Amino acid sequence: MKGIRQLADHLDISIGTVSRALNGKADVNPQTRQRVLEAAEKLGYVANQSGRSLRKGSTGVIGFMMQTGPEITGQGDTFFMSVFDGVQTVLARHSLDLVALLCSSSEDPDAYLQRTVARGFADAIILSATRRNDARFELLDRHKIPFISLGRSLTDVGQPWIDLDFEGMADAAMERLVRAGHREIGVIWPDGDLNLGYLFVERCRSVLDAHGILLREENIFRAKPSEAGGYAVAKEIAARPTRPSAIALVNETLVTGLYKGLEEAGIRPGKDIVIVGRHSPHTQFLSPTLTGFSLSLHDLGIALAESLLSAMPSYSHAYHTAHRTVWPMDLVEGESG
Amino acid sequence: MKGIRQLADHLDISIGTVSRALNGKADVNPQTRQRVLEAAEKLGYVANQSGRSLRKGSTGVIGFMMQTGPEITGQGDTFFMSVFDGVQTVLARHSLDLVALLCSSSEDPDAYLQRTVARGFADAIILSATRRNDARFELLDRHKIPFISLGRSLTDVGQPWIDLDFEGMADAAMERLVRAGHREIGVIWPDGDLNLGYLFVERCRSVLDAHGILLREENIFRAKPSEAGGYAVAKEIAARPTRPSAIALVNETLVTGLYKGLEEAGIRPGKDIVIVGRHSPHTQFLSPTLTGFSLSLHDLGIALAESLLSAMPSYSHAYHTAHRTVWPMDLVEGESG
DNA sequence: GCAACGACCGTAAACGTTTACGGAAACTAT
DNA sequence: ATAGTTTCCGTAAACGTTTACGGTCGTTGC
Repeated sequence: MKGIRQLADHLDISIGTVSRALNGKADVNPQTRQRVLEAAEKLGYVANQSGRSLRKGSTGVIGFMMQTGPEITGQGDTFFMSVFDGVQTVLARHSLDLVALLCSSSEDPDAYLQRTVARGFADAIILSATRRNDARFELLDRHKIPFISLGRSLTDVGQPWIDLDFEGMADAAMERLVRAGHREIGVIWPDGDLNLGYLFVERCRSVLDAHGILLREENIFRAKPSEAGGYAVAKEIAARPTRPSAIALVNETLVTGLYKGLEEAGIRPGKDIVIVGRHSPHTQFLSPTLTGFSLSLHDLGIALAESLLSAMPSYSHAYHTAHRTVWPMDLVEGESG
Repeated sequence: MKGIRQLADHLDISIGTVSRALNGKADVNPQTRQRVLEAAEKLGYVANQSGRSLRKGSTGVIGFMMQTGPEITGQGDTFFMSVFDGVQTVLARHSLDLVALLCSSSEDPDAYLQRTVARGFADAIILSATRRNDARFELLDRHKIPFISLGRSLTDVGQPWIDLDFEGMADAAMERLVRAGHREIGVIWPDGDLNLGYLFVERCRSVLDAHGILLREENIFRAKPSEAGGYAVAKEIAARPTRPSAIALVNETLVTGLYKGLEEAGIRPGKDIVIVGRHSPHTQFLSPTLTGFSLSLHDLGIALAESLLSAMPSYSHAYHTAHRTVWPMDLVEGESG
């Protein structure tokens, strides 16, 4: 089946009527519509994407931008896959499709985004891995492309965002550690310019301040947001003459390497050093079990999609969700702290 | 910048010339071309995707189909992200873009693929998570869409594929275990209809057969390809009156849960039970370290892309790669076996 | 019996590109 | 100077849709 032309010829009606029938327009005989629908189904006709979006000016595609490469943005495992699934449950209601826009590690993210939005590839965009200052926000704003970011940034063009509650996480983690008697506390700051690192570390610092505790510079460990990064931190800690009695971190991927490195140095997590982190499918099967924060990624995806739709003129009527949401997380106690 | 029309008006040339200049056609004055290129750059003009692909009949987009949801096909996110990155290094040479086609867990994969190819979304497709019998192969063949699959299937329409050497993995693992004196050997068969499970388990069986060892039915453990799946297997093993002395598995995500479940039961991996698996960024930081097979995902991605291109008429001249490749893996020794 | 109306459908323009074609200069060879 | 050739560029058709517009026919109301 090539196009609507063939389908129309086959049915001996005009392409206009066929199109109206398929798109659920009013001005078409129910019986005719039925015939068209059946024939389309039987012949496997689906409207050509290019023709359709050229005429309509919209594509029906939502893009989720992410960077590829061995070191992703500090999320591990099935983080994105779960979020996607949540997003899709909402988009499906409007026959919108989700695709992942994959920016290669060798390409500049800003340039990549520029290119894809100028091409008119997607009607709206979901951004992740937001940086401290993120030019992508301004770019999308300039192009008037609806978008939402999973993550805040200092750059603010008034777009909606949803971000994990890293500050609440810092609050809860620090309070907990202080209450348990810790005074020498370390935090891991994920490398790169991701905004969440600033949010987390700054808040940790101020909470500790309020307790009259100093977050010492040498207790702020910079690390690649990966297993290897966690391992490197562990080695660094082990090499110290004196070390923090507790450590807090925000990237779930770090934990595995951190555990390993500490154990190799004879420092037992949960016993010789307390660890508070983020949960993932992986972390709940580590030994000792992790004390960390968890959330429903599926629900997060749903919220992302709903907020995005409410920023899109054609769909906003159906949604009036919060413009910006700080997504709460639950502290799940484990053996590590 | 709206379209080529505006750009042409701005330069006071015809749109035909502008298009030719942008697309590197021969019939255009170098000086004119220069002007066009500069103006396009300055005004941020990029050809509209829909118009372009409507006219050309091709989109310049390669789709990588994958299923979303918390339980993906036994690979973690980082698996695909690394492969993507390899694919992109090749595609970039031809200004082809890679996008991930995300099939929701609530949608039938065959129907999803049918829909997206009929729309003409991508010029070619990379398939993953190949099933024992996979209708998607026939569908793409029927539509004459070039594609390659990461994984074999009983369904064969002559398309290229690349698959990890699960049989070689079975050979090496079984030989190693037998040589170490194991006679009661268990294997984990990932749930679902993925073809790799059949390949691996059948080969394990026949290798053991050749040594006069029986792969007992109760030693074939079915498990969801996830951490939780591994944990469940561990519990099952622990509940046995007699248990295998070694266990081999193919999904890297299983290991974490397996370790945890065994340890909870007082069965020490590498000491009380030998484990051979697959490496991932995670597994090298487990304790005890895993004995398992590893490969370069980036290179795998490169090979995938090259084989795919050689199946695409417009690019095949530049590539003559092997039609089908069984991708070798290296056994990296660890403490678990 | 006539006007008015509604239900349904066909026609054609438009979306933004690319490219085959032809034509106008400028140049070369005789 | 003329014919032939090359270089460059403009024109217009085509890709597959959607949709505004108008037309035909049958029905209704008087």
